[in-house]
Amino acid sequence: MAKNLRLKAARAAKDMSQQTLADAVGVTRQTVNAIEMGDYNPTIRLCAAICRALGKTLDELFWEEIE
Amino acid sequence: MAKNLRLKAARAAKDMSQQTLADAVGVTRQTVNAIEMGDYNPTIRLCAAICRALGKTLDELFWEEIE
DNA sequence: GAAATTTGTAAAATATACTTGACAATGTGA
DNA sequence: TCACATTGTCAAGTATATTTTACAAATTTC
Repeated sequence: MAKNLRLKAARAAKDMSQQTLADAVGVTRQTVNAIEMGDYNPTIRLCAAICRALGKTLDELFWEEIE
Repeated sequence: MAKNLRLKAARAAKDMSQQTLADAVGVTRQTVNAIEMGDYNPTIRLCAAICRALGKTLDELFWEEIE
């Protein structure tokens, strides 16, 4: 799987660390890191929570770069 | 969680049964049923596969009705 | 109105998302 | 140059997504 650079960029645009974003959505830093690195396949609720935290939609951050 | 009526409608619009859609995306009928009934929290890859099978995007089928 | 298909549901098993704790590498500010 | 925050990674554990088998109620089709 490819890295999620859109997520990384959206997080950078809000000046949030992986830890800060993780806290905001209620998961661990490792989980956020793994998603950015493309290591796995998060649940849609987590994706939606991340999108809300970053002011983006699912299509903007998660559509099509998967698979 | 609320039912996913947009998914049910999109499937109906393609005249697919839960079983047919499940086969198309490589999961069981029960999984598709549970998603439509709002019983749980699928992975984003599965959501994306369902969207592709139905000619919709993540935002169209899965944005915002969760939570 | 019987037969076949579709849907909703459930319990037990398996696969995998996510956590916890930890360590090294890099960058940053004092 | 030293403390500190950030990132990437790993191994072992826990929570939960998904499967398998199965059954009954609706719905469709003839």
